[in-house]
Amino acid sequence: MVEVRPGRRRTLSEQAILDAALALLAELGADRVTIRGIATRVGIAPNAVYTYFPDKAAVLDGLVEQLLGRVYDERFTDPSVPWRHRVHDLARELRAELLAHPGAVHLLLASSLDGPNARAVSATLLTALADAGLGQETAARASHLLNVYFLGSVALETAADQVPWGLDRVLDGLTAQVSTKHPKRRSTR
Amino acid sequence: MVEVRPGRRRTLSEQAILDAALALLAELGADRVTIRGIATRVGIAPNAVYTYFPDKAAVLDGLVEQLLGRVYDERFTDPSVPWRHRVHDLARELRAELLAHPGAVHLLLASSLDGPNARAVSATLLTALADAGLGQETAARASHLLNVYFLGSVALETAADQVPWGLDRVLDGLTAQVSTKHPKRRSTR
DNA sequence: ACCTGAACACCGTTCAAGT
DNA sequence: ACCTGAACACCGTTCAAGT
Repeated sequence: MVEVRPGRRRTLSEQAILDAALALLAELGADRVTIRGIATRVGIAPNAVYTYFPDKAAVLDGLVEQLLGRVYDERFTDPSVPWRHRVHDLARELRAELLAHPGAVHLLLASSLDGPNARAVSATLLTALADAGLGQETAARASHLLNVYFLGSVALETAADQVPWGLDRVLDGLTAQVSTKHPKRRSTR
Repeated sequence: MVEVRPGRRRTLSEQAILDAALALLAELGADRVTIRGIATRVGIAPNAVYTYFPDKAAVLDGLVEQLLGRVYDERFTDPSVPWRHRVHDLARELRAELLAHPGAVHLLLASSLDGPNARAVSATLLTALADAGLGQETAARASHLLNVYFLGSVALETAADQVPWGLDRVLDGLTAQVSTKHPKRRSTR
């Protein structure tokens, strides 16, 4: 019933392609996630991949989304933990995820970061920054600034102990903004 | 006298290779700076490039140095201009240079940034940060943080008017550091 | 619709040989 | 030393054909 003639109906899925791509990224690095490598891993001919994605760029876009989907966690939005702590947690998590996949940062930096999961991460940051007392537009700018810092520091292989330091400098610069404008507005949570 | 038998003596130079690579980068983008493209442009067989550089990575390293060598300017080290102004000038110059060469940022982000010109840029930043009142170790960390911001913002295609804003936040965070430790230490120059 | 085989137009790099 | 021609082991992508 569910069985169909082989070669006729779909034997794979977009997800299977992305899983293979992510596995290649983790095991062999970014320069080895190739259409042909993916095809071999899932057991089809190279050009059959084009049944699932229009081109390699689309596969890489999906891969970026896949990666960002893995960093989401409830504790990043838990209003009972101080906003600064939340941002640090998110930074640490994202860094760990990116370091586990060699070359992944460069994929993110080259991508448009406009998928659902990318927006989810941005939304998480926006909430934290609103809790820090930043206005809507300022929070949007600040969120982008934090993305720049997160991805840039991983790409430039910033040492683990230097990441929180730099992050605190950036956050200091952002909160200095609010304290001069709106003194004593919800500052820790 | 100076003439030598063709095919015997060196007809080109490392510089000629790098000039061709830079031209390809500016005209066609990063994915088109290929060994074969360079060879065609300078008029030799592809494998003859390996006479000048051990592999493609070495060519790209040289290319990065080439690019960084172009951003140097005396005004970045002029002690009569306020340190914050100097940092902004350097950021604007570097951004313009990188935007003129599509994909160049990703080359920098992937490189080790340990060549002479990369160190020169870092030294320029270190001087400005020392003038801001930061101690030696803090200035080193801060210099790296600024590199992260510069390259990250270009890679993530940060809008021109948002770059100085983010830069000021970062600089605010860095100077907040010194003002709490050493009140009223040379703050503008 | 999904798949295959074959081909096209590329890559970086190596090797043997010429001057 | 510097160069060429030919080759190797790859790429992404397209096309015609099969089910």
